[in-house]
Amino acid sequence: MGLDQLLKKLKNNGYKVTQQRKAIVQILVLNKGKIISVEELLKQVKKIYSKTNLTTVYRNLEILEHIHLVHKVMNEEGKAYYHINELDSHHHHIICKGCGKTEVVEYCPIDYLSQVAKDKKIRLTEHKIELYGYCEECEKLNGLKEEDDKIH
Amino acid sequence: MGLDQLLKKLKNNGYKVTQQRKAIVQILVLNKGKIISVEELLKQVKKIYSKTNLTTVYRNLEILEHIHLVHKVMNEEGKAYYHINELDSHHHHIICKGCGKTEVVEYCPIDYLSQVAKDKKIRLTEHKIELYGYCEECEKLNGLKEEDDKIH
DNA sequence: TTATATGCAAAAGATTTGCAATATA
DNA sequence: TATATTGCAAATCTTTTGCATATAA
Repeated sequence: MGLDQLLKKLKNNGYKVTQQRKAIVQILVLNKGKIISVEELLKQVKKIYSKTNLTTVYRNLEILEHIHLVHKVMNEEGKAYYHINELDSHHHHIICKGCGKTEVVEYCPIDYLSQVAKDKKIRLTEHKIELYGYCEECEKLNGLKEEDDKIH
Repeated sequence: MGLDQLLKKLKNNGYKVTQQRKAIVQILVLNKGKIISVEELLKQVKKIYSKTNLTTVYRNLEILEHIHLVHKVMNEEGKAYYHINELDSHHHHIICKGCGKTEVVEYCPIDYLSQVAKDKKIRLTEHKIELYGYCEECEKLNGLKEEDDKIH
């Protein structure tokens, strides 16, 4: 989805298209395929519309998540990261721990897992599958870092 | 693993077995098969050793997680829940959203997913698979709640 | 015009930290 | 006894809320 379509989706859901919303969505699109923290998002948004406030970013991320335009990822420390939803169809992500780059994985074992749950008398309503690793570039950087460690 | 073995594992890792640690592990064992929040854990721990402090609970959960005796689950709001690790072997959990009950799922598609990642030039280092739903009992309670909703 | 959205400041909630006191081995 | 552990209070960090003001439709 392009910027226009995303803004249209906001409008269609009864939300006004404000300067701040435009800037937030724009930055999210610019960071497509990469998770981004809320402060980092604000930092970049301010380059487009400098008046934007942190509270506004939080409030809008909630809205964007609600209409499924963005996806929220919680890290182990309980800090939220966001990225724009690339596909309409169900999928999961591989997230690079070095640079935050995300890759889409279309495979999902949910049907099988639902049956496993059903056998245990549980009705599944949600599932979370998140894969973490290092992309080629970050792997190289890590290698260099390790070299450095050896020297010092 | 029984309480004694768990405390031995603490000792073997160079940690002292304090009153607080004993109480914390005891309560975690008592809540086996169920995720529990930190305050709830403290509340129950205090019944055994009333002097226990919240800070101590946090510090020890970190240790217990580090030696793989407990497993941490983050909810969407960034709040942590813990439960004792039932098995030595790799597995995942189904968590009941009603009562926090956990069920072990031994199936894991990680080998396949690692290959998918490898094809995308990513080396997987971690993965998170969490399944959420409602157990039979909570399902019944939900049903009753819905009945209530219809009446009022 | 008018309801929605924003900014600011303050609050809330979870978790962490420094440091002096305490308990374990 | 020596070192790890704890408790307390304060700090930190992220996120949320109330309310007056500003803005999109």
